[in-house]
Amino acid sequence: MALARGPDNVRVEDIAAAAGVSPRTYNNYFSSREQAVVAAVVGDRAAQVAAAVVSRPAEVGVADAVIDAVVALYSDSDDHPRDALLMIANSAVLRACYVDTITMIEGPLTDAVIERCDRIGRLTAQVLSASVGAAAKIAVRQWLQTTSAPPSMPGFVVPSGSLPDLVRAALTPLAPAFDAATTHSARRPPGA
Amino acid sequence: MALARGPDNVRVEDIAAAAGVSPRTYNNYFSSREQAVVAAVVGDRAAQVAAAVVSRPAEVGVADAVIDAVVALYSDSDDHPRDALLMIANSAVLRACYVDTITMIEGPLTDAVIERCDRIGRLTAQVLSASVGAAAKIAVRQWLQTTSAPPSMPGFVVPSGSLPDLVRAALTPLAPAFDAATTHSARRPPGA
DNA sequence: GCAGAATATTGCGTGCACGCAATATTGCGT
DNA sequence: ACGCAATATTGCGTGCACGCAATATTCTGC
Repeated sequence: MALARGPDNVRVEDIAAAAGVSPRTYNNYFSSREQAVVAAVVGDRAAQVAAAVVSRPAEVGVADAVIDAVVALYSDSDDHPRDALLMIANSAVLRACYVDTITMIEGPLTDAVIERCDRIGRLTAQVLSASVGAAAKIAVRQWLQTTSAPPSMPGFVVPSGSLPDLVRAALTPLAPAFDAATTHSARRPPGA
Repeated sequence: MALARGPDNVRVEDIAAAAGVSPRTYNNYFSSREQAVVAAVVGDRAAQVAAAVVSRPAEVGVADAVIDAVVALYSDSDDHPRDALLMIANSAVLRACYVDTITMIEGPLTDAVIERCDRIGRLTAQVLSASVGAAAKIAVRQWLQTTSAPPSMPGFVVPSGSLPDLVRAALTPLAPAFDAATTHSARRPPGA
């Protein structure tokens, strides 16, 4: 719908009507118009991540399990049609909203991390999950910005390069933190 | 001003008038009313962090330098008067906005990290800085939520416990990532 | 099947964020 | 000092987010 008419030509009234509810009710579920649009594109990230994390074989470490799961999230292109991503890439607000979507995986990710290694502290798991989210945000943001010439004609942003690769590169620096969290060395072994 | 009259009794018009500008101009500088209130309380975090990071002695590693700097941010209580924090803690929107403030330190922090160890990749520095931000957010959010009973009377949230300690605890799991980023082991030495 | 509770939906009213285009202001070169 | 360009400020108009309270709907125990 936003694809057909352009994101700015979709009024809240339209979305509500399409959903068969009042505009006010729509607002009970989406805190902004852009969020509704993005949600329609990405679906339920939380469920995907949960599934992805549990589907990793038990032998691999937490770090790799998490990294693979998140990378997989941005590899399956079925949920992310080219044109939809293009539209998102061309609107600053949609970009921001799309990036914020990543936050929603942090909760489930925390649970998954705790489940995979139950000796880990809750706070640590939260921090690591949030870090993963932050890293993913950076990767996606950077990817969306690829040649995002703001001044110009709509429809000129051309996301290119491998998003999965970029995501993996962004997540890799965090692997040592996961490793350290699972093998409880007090901290800072290099000197001693 | 928000302290005296309550956060909800401050209209944009008032803020603008107090600043001696038109309401529209106020909106060019603050994207929301809450942001203006919070900004008035916290001042310029970016500057503080930059100063804090450079003021660490050169001998200490990046990890400790960063952690100490961020912890220091939440130790100096001069900028964070008790009553102001109480007000923020009691409003969901203000809480969120206050937590989001942390994001503003990521840019300067990235620069500082790169400066301290120039062999580090830009992406890695960004990821680590964002992770620090994410961890700090968790700590602050958790601290603000201490006994934050939503249903009840205004002024009943009592933030307690040591925020600096909580921040440090949240940041500590990230130290190994910093260590690994500075000493370039390819990754995953435990096996080989 | 029914009363009553719990929950979801809706309308209304209020302030607000923000694009746009006009106007005021600052800064620079000569 | 002057004019010009870059930048900051302002008014206006439009949709919108959201609190609140009334209403419709679904969920229980009996």
